[in-house]
Amino acid sequence: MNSTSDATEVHSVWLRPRRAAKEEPPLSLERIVEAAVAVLDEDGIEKLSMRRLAQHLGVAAPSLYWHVSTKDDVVDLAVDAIFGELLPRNEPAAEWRDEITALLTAWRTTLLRHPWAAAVTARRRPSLGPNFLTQMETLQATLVRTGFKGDALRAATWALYNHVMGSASAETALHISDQERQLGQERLQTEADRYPTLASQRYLYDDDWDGSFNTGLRYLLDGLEIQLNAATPAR
Amino acid sequence: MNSTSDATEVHSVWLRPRRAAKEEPPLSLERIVEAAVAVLDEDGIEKLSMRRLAQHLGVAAPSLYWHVSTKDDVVDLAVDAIFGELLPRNEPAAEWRDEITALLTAWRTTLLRHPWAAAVTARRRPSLGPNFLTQMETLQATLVRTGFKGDALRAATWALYNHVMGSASAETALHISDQERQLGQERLQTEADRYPTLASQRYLYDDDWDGSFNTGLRYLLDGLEIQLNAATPAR
DNA sequence: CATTGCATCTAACACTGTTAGGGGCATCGA
DNA sequence: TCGATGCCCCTAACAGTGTTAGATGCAATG
Repeated sequence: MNSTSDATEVHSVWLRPRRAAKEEPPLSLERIVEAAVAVLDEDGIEKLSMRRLAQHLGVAAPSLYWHVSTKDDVVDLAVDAIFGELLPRNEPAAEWRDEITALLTAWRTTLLRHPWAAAVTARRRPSLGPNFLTQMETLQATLVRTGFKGDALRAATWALYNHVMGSASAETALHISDQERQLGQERLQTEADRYPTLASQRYLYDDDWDGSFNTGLRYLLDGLEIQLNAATPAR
Repeated sequence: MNSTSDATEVHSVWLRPRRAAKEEPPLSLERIVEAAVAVLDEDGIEKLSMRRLAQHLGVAAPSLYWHVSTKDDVVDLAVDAIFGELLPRNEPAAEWRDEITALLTAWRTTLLRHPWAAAVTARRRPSLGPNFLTQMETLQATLVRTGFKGDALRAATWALYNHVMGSASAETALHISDQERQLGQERLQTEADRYPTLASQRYLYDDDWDGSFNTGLRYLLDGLEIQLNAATPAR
């Protein structure tokens, strides 16, 4: 019989820590979310479990449920937390295009710093957390100030949203080992008769994600500008 | 002691079916994928488990692992299967814009018919299944024929890809109960001071998804056309 | 000093993906 | 005709998941 067979089997009273060896601060929603972001950054979404998260906090798993009612809550809060890194920017640039570009670029930077975020956001409903809403408010306010309204405004908002989210999602999803991307490209080559274009262009396994994002955004903004000029012919 | 306490506890030899009562066809990769699509269509992604899938096929769960090496395989195959519904379309329309629009619209229709697909695809790396690649090949071939190449081609491909995928993903993710969308809109109203634009416009909880998709696509195509004219000034 | 109630604990449930290994059964070689 | 091979499905089990029930310590309050 082993006296210390497992950390979870210490039944002797004096060996059990009173709270913890180093008197950790008590649990709180903020600490949980902070730890969740840390775990997600380190190990990704599919390694996040309530037990691992609790262990990270020096606490038993069910204790989390006092502060949080479900695991989805934790993820939702984590997503919103990373959007909190983006300060609300009130600097109206001279050009609305520059303004939107700056906004979405910052947005994208945050998504890439936390590679799990884009995939998670794409999966569930767009978050309704305050930080995310603030970001969305800024985007749409800029569009309104530029002259968009009604259906055109909604279409523009969603198009821009999808561009940032989609590109970050695709980029992080394709961030795979060089070996695997090598394999994929080779497979395309061997079946070049079925996929002649894909094989000749290297459509997948691109490197220049920033470039694709920026020129894609330029396309979109060009299209928006046309819409803008058409809506207000007298300028 | 109950003689038939559970279907899995029938130990009596004569009660065990020789193969099955109605002589079901043997398991096969095709049948598994077909059943997976059915389960996904009915109950969504988070209700898909290997045991449920097996039950749907009148088979024990581990039997699936003879034909498939992991659950992810099943999902990947299911995703590719639904892209197989899209026939490769060889009808080159007069206008490249119409061609791309038709292609992406069909694409989008399929994604909406299987609401789980967009979310799943956004999460994992873009599928490498043959049906998906065929679709991508058609898209990019059209772009090449139109005159795109190099960086512009890649950017255009990804922008269009993100637009379809993103809009389908957002739409299916927001397809929630009227009550819940009511609640969300009300919350925006009560915090109208923080989100004045979002509250006045009803940016979220829109209904006209088709409209947003189409005008968004028009923006994008307008932008692409500008790029096209810039690249080939002598026309 | 007793009581209340917050915050955490241990145990446990139902479920997941997956593996180990057994066995029926058709096919093939001798 | 018999034995062996190998395919295909089975039962049993493992390690892990999210989550709930209920006990317990501990601080503040009457």
